[in-house]
Amino acid sequence: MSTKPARPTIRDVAIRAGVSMTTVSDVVNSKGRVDPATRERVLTAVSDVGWRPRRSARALRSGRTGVFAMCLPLGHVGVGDWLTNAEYDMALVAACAAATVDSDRQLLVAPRPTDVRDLARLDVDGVIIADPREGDQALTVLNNAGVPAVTIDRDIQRTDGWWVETDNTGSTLQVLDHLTAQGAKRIALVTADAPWAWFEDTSAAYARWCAEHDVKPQVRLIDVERPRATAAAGVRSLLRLKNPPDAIFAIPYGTPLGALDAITESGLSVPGDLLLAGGMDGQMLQVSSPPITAVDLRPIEMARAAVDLLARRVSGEKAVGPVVIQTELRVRESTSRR
Amino acid sequence: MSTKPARPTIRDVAIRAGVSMTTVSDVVNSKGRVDPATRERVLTAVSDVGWRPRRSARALRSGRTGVFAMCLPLGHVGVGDWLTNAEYDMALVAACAAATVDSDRQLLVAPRPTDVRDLARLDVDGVIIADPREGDQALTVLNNAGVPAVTIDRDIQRTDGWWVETDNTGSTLQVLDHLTAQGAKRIALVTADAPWAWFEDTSAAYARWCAEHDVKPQVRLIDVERPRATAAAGVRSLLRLKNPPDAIFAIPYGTPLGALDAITESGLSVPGDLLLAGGMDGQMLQVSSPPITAVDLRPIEMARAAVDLLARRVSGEKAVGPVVIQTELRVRESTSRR
DNA sequence: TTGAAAGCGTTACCAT
DNA sequence: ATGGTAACGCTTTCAA
Repeated sequence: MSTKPARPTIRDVAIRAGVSMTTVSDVVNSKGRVDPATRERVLTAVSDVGWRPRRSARALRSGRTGVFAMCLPLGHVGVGDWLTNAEYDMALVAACAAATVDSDRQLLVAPRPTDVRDLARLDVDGVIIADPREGDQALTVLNNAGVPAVTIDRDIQRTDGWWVETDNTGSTLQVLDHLTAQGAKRIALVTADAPWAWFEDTSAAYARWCAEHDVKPQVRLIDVERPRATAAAGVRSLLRLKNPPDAIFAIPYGTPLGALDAITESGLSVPGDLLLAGGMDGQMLQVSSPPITAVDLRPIEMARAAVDLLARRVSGEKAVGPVVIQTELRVRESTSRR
Repeated sequence: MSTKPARPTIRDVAIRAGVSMTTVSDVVNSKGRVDPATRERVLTAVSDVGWRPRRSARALRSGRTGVFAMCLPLGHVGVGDWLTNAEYDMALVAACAAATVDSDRQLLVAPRPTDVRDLARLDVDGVIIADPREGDQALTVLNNAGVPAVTIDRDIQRTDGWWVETDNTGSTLQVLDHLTAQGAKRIALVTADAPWAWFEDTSAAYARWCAEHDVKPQVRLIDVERPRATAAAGVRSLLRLKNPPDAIFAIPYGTPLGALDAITESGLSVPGDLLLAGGMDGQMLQVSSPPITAVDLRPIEMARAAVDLLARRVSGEKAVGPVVIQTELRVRESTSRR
């Protein structure tokens, strides 16, 4: 009279197939020790009763949750201006999700754990921290708790080797060489003075390149809260120089548009009078007039590499140093002279 | 000699505090039956031994995983053109994550389950499907398996009431009234002929409004694979009419830019000769020249409402019909006549 | 106010 | 090739 609408367990499957729970377990875990015929019967029983594994039971038994967490940079909830772009972050999330699923895991999206209380809510095998800030507190918390973590982009205070990063130096040199090849003699840099590896590496590479090419470095720093407006201001001041630049490399997202604003209002044109390149590609640079050459930071490759690296760290491997992803320069009209 | 580096359990806490496991459990779950002094001792022991709950053990015992999954529309991995925008999706994800954490749950990001095999990997209390397609297969799969689900946006084949949606009709009327108030007499609609509630509701509201205001409807349909280019083509054909429109409402993301392309190349100006409004706000519309008036679809509110609704469905409440979120019109230069 | 013990679904180990 | 059973960490029930 009283039915049993409870979710089926391997016990139900075992009874249905006339085998033991062990055998069912072996079948669904592809342990090779079962007779093909038995295997067939079990599989049929599985779909007959509609059994799905209970991840929590597996996790309890095996000590592995099969879950990675991803902690995104900031809120994204009510951002006004843009230093980074949502396409990049969305690509990170989507690619991480895809990669974790490929390795039969699941991806949790969570706020950064700032103390032990947060950690309590985060019972996972490992954590991916995107865009860590200098000496990121989340990392400290995780390390103290013994939770394996990797970061996407380098925390400039860290040296443990557990991160993936883009080849910022290489991409900077590539841009500078490209601009030079298109005829630029005096390339200025628009960037931010903030403790992220992206900015530090870029600035360092620029300085070195200038020294090696006997070019006078011209740098303008923006306010990360208002990239477009402050970039425009910086470029305006550059254009007022006796010897103004003939090319601009603007790193933070949003700054190439600010540079374009300043150039246009000076009555100059891109790429006619100045060349312009951006440090981070995105829709806005593709649809501007003219479309702006920019560095593709390859979020998808970064994400896949991060999942892969975390899987290795979780399984106890030793660190072999950071994974470096090569960027790709998307050349567009803003740097194309004919 | 042999240490025990294993992760502490409530047993360790209990021993340390000199109480039973039951008492520890009661303390950490805020069941009110423990003596304050005992409680204090237990809490101290918890932080002394560095105990964190094992979600899987709790889940196994209680039958609730405490996890919601979110399934995003598509790949986001290598999209070329844009019918929707990453900012919107990113806001959905971030807000869902925040809301699930607020209710002491966790948010999984996963691909849509297309069959039972996918479901096996998705052992969660409930699922949020963003942007369902007509008769979304994922919903069928979930329903068959008895997994509670809600959608963000309405699946036009569904009537169960378990979804949140924007007030598409209201927002359309608001835009049309706004354009009229700014002097428009002949408003054309650029939209897509695709089975999403967003398009269907908008078209219906437009048709009804035209009928009621004795205006001849002018609609151009775009190809969802190439919104910008096909919108431009559509608007070009509108401008060639004997009696061309003096305002355009372009719904899918990307189409307002296409409209602007066509208008500009005809030597006309916005908002001088034509008014232009977009159906979905985003960065590209904010930075275009001129900035384009658009509907803020309020992804953050949608996400929070979805989490809330799913929590209710999971806890066995009856459906009370969809949750409707009011949109907000972001008025900008493209529709501002002085 | 507190404790002992059963049991959640699964897998690992040891038998057969 | 297959089965029995203990154990994973926790909450719940029942008893004290």
